[in-house]
Amino acid sequence: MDDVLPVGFSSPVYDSASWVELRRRYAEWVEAHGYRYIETPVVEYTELFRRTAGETSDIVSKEMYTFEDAGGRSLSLRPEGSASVCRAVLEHGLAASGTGLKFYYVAPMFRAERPQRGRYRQHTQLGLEIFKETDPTADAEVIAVLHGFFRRIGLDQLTVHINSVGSPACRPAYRETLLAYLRTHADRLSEDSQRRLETNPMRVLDSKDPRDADIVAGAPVMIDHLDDECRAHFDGLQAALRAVGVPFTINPRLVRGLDYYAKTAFEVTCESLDGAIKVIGGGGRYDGLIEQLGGPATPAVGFGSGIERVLLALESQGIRLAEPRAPRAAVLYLDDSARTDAFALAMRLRAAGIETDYSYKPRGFSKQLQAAAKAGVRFAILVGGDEWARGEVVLKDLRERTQDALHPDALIPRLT
RNA sequence: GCGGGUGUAGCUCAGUUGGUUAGAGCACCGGAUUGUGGAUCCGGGGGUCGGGGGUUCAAGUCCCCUCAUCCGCCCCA
Repeated sequence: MDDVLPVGFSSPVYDSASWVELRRRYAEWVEAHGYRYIETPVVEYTELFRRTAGETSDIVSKEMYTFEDAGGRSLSLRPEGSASVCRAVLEHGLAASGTGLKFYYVAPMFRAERPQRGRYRQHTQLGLEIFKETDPTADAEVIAVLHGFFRRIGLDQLTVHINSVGSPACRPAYRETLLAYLRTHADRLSEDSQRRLETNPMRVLDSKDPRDADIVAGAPVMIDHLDDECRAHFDGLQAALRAVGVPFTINPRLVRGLDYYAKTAFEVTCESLDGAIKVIGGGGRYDGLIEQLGGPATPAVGFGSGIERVLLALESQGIRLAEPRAPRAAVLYLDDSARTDAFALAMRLRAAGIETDYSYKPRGFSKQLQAAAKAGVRFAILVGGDEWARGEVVLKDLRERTQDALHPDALIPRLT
């Protein structure tokens, strides 16, 4: 049977040790910044994503795994994280419980699209969200935490792109200005961009089609049409990023795929990766999202970052977060009559926190020793024979090539 | 969702104009070695040839469909 939702299990992404280490380092990093873990369901009512991401967004219109439950209600596997977190925060009354609500998650996301390198039907996002804070230092914090995490795990060649996509107060007027401009050049736009003209005109600015390049270059951009509030917020964001030493570039044509963004939008790209998968993290502010769900007006800002792409980025720069673990010890039996005793001793050592190998099936002693050496085990403990009859085991240091006999109770201090 | 490349052992791959029982290297297991090292030598287990259908006396090989994977789009992390 094949995987229903391939998750990129080919190396280097499926490197168990690095995977675990990345998650551990992320949790440690964001906990130090005051974020708390939140777990939300993998499946939600389809309505949630329709109302938040937007009916016309690609994610909702063609990329969701949607099905009916036994009661005929439409469910979807979550395609992104923010909507679920907002729903949970709203449902459990957290939005009313104070300020400074900061959550993080590490969770699988699902999108029914054509898999490629760095793009999978199931991928895992590291994410976080701050609720109820409107100050641009909150936006700057989110960006700085993401950028800082990437730097901390050793990534280089990072670019932070920021933009403001305006607010419901100033975006509609800009949208009309942009639309008017684009329509005068509509006949020269690429087919894709002519389609975007109808669905999401701001997306034309993001076009990679060379035919659109000169038209896009002359197009009006949102940051020249911000109202006073959005302008002040964008200026405040830049000042805050400078204050914490996060380098950034303003990209007036940066547009995000979901409808719910307001003011800040950002992406972090890694220049050692190619094409679309350079984007290893992105996010922004979505002040209207909780209100769209029927809750109180609740400002929010956050990001999502795909673990698989981060691991590809690390790999492209020759960075390994962790080497595969080798067991510390192996308990070997000299003959089969000592096998059960060896098993019992291995379990004692494991209970004491020492990773210990043991061969479940009968094998010759020499084979056991070979296997231990090959696995990179440091200490072999020999059970059986004359020493065992005297109540002792042989402790063998495979690296130093030394050995001595001792009582089993004296093992643990020698192994730690 | 669109266009193209590739699917043979756990991994990397070979397999002739269609022809008998599908191979190699690495890995794994066993023996040489009834109590001491990753080597060496010898031996062994492993395959719905991605899946389904078709053409044929005969299909890993040809045709169709499908699934997966890789690359490029749309779009995204």
